[in-house]
Amino acid sequence: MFKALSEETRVRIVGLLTGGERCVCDLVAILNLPQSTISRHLTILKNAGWVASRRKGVWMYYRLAETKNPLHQGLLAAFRANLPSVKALAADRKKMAAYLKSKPAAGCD
Amino acid sequence: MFKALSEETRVRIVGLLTGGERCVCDLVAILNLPQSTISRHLTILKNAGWVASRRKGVWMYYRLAETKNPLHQGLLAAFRANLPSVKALAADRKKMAAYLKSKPAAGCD
DNA sequence: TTCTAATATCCGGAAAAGCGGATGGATGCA
DNA sequence: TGCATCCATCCGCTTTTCCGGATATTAGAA
Repeated sequence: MFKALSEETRVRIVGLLTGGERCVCDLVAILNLPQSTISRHLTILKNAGWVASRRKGVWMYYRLAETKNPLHQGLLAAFRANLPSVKALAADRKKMAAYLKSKPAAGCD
Repeated sequence: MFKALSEETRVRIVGLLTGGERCVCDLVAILNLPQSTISRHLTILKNAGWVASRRKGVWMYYRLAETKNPLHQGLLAAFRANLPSVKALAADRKKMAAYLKSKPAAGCD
């Protein structure tokens, strides 16, 4: 559960997902890392219960997962409340905002 | 910050410290691991800001650290609220309770 | 069915983290 | 000052994790 958050890229992903559901291609574009790397991190987050996924056509959308584990709920609440103002993640949020505006031209709907 | 919690022993230490301040020898007794291992983990937790220490004579007492980082505060609150009921940590708590009773005979005050 | 695009998994090598005995430093007491 | 105890750090070794190109899988469109 904590091990899944022990890697910077995975925390960045969780940070981005506090902004809502995103597909893998979005994350690849923002994080600027190989697709295989992003996908591997998403699998780890999913196995740990931090995120859930939904298929829509060819695209997989990932979001923060709902859970019944009280500790997990508490931590998620802390994330939703505080991650959006963490400085270290500001660049990602900014990039995502710009990306979302130009998205219709970019690809996945 | 999260990396420091990515190791089971360190989570167990945080779990034990939700019960209050403990000295290194207490933790060595409960966790049944070499002193150097415990000390190394404590250093990591301290550098990450999760715990603080206080010297009393020859003994070093460790406790959960107070912090002004909002995210950190939120996570810590979730720990204090929920770790005490996490099953995986029950054995440690039980052992600590028994240990504390017999402590006057055991050593550090 | 065939092709294309999005995503997941595989795999060999590199990097990081963990381990614990040995050692060193600090403190209190005689 | 000498000694004993508690704790922190060092160091060689083992284990785990990460990386990313290559490959496999899946869904939709032609």
